[in-house]
Amino acid sequence: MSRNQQINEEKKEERKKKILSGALKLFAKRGLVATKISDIAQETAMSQGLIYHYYNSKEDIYTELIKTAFKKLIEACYILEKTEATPKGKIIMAIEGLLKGLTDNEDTALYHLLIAQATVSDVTPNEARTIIKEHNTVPYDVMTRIFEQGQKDGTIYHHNARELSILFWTTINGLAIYKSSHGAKSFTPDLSIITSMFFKK
Amino acid sequence: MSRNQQINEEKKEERKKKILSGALKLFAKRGLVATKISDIAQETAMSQGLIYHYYNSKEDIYTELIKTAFKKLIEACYILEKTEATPKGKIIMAIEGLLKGLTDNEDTALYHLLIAQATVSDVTPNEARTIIKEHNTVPYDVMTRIFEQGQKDGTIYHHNARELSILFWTTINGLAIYKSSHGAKSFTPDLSIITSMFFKK
DNA sequence: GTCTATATCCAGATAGAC
DNA sequence: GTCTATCTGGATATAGAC
Repeated sequence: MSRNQQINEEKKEERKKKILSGALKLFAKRGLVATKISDIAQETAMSQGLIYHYYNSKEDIYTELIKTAFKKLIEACYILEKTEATPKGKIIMAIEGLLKGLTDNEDTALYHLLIAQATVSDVTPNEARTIIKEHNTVPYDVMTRIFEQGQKDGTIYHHNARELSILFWTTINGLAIYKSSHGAKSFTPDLSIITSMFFKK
Repeated sequence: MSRNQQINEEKKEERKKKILSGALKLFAKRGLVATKISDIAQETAMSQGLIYHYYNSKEDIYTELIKTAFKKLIEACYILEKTEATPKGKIIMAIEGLLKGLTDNEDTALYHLLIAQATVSDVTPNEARTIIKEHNTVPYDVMTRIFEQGQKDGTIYHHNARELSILFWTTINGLAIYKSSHGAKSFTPDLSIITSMFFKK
């Protein structure tokens, strides 16, 4: 690829990112169907036709966002699992990291909301649905393993580890959704309240 | 009103209930815009035109459901508050009742999901938005008061009571959303795990 | 009350000029 | 690459027969 081609490629990627970023806000808050291409065009200060220069359809943009959402989430999960720390330490890091993301970065809550919506909705495009099916269990699996290890070393309550994991993620999810409507800075719960669900005293 | 008129009124109410019940499932799972009147017609085995005999618009049906959702929720809150029980007892009853509703009654999770969606979305019709604004704080207020009382009698941790209340509801909400996609019977967390966020040991 | 047929509108996607 | 104009399909809501 020539030098110019490469610059153009980068410009193109920039534009695509801009579209995705505008679309994320809209999709998360309105859902796939209620978000119009004209909304995305307006949000990104492009013409309607130009959007189609970068993406073939509205559903493509949506699916791309779902891909990114899981990529970020799963990457964070694996990093967490590989960290040098006790299970209890990992759980604290997970909650801290997630709460920090939800308060400091507007997009974090939107990504959570997007995944929640896409998982629940039955108008989710097939390609996105497939991605969800393939990746959705990873965060649950990772947290289940960490809880199991914490039960072995005696720091975590002996409930079913899978259920603890589900409760962990549903709690985070509930918070993310609350923050999506009340604002990222609206409120951040005390770390110790959430951990008290899992840690022995 | 004559006897016949009264019977007709009842029949009419029956039909309206049937529409609402079908629409609840669809709205909760697809959102307002993605749900077509033809979907509701199919779900309730009526013709498309007939729906308009009972409701003036799709948004009217939606708004009616939001009204019902809050009516049920707020009524339960007030009953809880008036019950003869200690604050701790009330919190246990609340969680038990909510979990039971979420597992035994399909509609419960759907109502929670509907409220969550309508609160977050910015395509929610104005009338529905007004209802939310007027009623949304009630459940938070009621639980805040109960937590405060529990702090006075020494059974509840001394975190900010409002924040405990928000955490309480976001946790329930997260669970409701999980159940909406994984099925009402998919999993029910142990009562004691959730209460451990709030109760001193 | 219930249905079918249809007017009307609007959104997704495309075509083609620049 | 970017825009404007337009085609096309589909959804809301209405009209009118039964």
